[in-house]
Amino acid sequence: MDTKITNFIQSIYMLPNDILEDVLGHFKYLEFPKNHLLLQQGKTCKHLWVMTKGAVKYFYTNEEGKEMNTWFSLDTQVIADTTSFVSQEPSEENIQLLEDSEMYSIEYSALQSLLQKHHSFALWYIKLIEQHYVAQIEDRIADLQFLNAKQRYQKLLNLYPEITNRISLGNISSYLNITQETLSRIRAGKF
Amino acid sequence: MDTKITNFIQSIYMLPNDILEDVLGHFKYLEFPKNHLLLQQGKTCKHLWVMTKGAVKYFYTNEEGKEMNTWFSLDTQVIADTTSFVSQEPSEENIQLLEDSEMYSIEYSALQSLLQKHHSFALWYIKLIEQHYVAQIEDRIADLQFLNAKQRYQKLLNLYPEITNRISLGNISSYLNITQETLSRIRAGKF
DNA sequence: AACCTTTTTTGATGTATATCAAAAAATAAG
DNA sequence: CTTATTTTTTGATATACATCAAAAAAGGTT
Repeated sequence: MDTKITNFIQSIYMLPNDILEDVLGHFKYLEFPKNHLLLQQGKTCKHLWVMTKGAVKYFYTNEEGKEMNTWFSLDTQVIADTTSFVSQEPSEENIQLLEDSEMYSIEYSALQSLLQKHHSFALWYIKLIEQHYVAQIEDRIADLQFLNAKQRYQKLLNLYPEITNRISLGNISSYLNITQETLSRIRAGKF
Repeated sequence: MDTKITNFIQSIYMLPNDILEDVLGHFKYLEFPKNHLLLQQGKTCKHLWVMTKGAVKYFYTNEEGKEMNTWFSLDTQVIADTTSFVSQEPSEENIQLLEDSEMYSIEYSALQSLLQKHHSFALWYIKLIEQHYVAQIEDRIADLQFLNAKQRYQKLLNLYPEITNRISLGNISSYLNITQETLSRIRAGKF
């Protein structure tokens, strides 16, 4: 079976071979084109995706119809609206591809039965949540609370040095919680 | 054994009786006075606490020596610096009691061996993380990103109507990411 | 290459919230 | 009850960033 997803799984927490086989059997390989909407605001997030190549943004549309980005993921990352996925209630945000992307998806119900079936898979999932949600998300809170616009931009550049070649300023500024004009001025060294 | 911690554990995810007994045996009951420092910046968070009564703040001290609150927990809540606890690396923040509090603590190493030992406890821990970290934390990001100072204050009041009787304005304003003066003006209806 | 569309930059002005200073009110201590 | 200490409020001014409008630059398409 495909090595990319196998490597990803085993990098989180090593599973015995027979259990790995069972888990892999529930992941489906998919390719999606740029702009494809993985999840729509108001729909329940029924899948967890492992992206092995590509880029996505998370955003929601506010009262005035303006798109506000809440998150980016580039290259190998877990993709899901965590709140909707764990509660199986409607999502408040959209997830959309910014590039042609490769994904492996697993359904919520399949994940649940694997968790019940295999103790080691439950331990795997604990590691996944710890690494992919908790750490990243707490960092984002600290950024929003303590860094100014310029510092947030520099930190993003540090994390994804090539981001400006892959994602438009409008999308980046929305994630940084500033206007496109302000980001342009930051880049021009005016602050 | 004590019913408060038992009720808390069983409210997350029901455990079989023999496993519940084993788990309870690893929780230690503790009472701490107001101002006690549960965790200090730079030290590794080696415990997870279940607070059954009391109030705590999470904060870090910035370059200028100013305390910046990142989180409050009142009454029944899980307390830990998640990032430090899951990685077992030094914490970047402090956790301090704002009232005399009752806690049940479990050590990191005891938790890890219970996770390895009992499949159902691993399922319990997954629910704990999902409910107590992910949902709350994602909500906080949305607040910081999309609400103004007044809206953040009103939302906090909504969540903890009695908070102004228990926690000082200075502590609340720091959590809301505004100055004490601004919070005072918001309360006076000046915005 | 010339045209159209999208993205990025620049300029002028406005607003939410910070900062600094000090007064008033509440709480604690003698 | 009185004094000392901490917390909260008020006022004047400053600043980071938003908004609105328009020009410039970059990409795509025929």
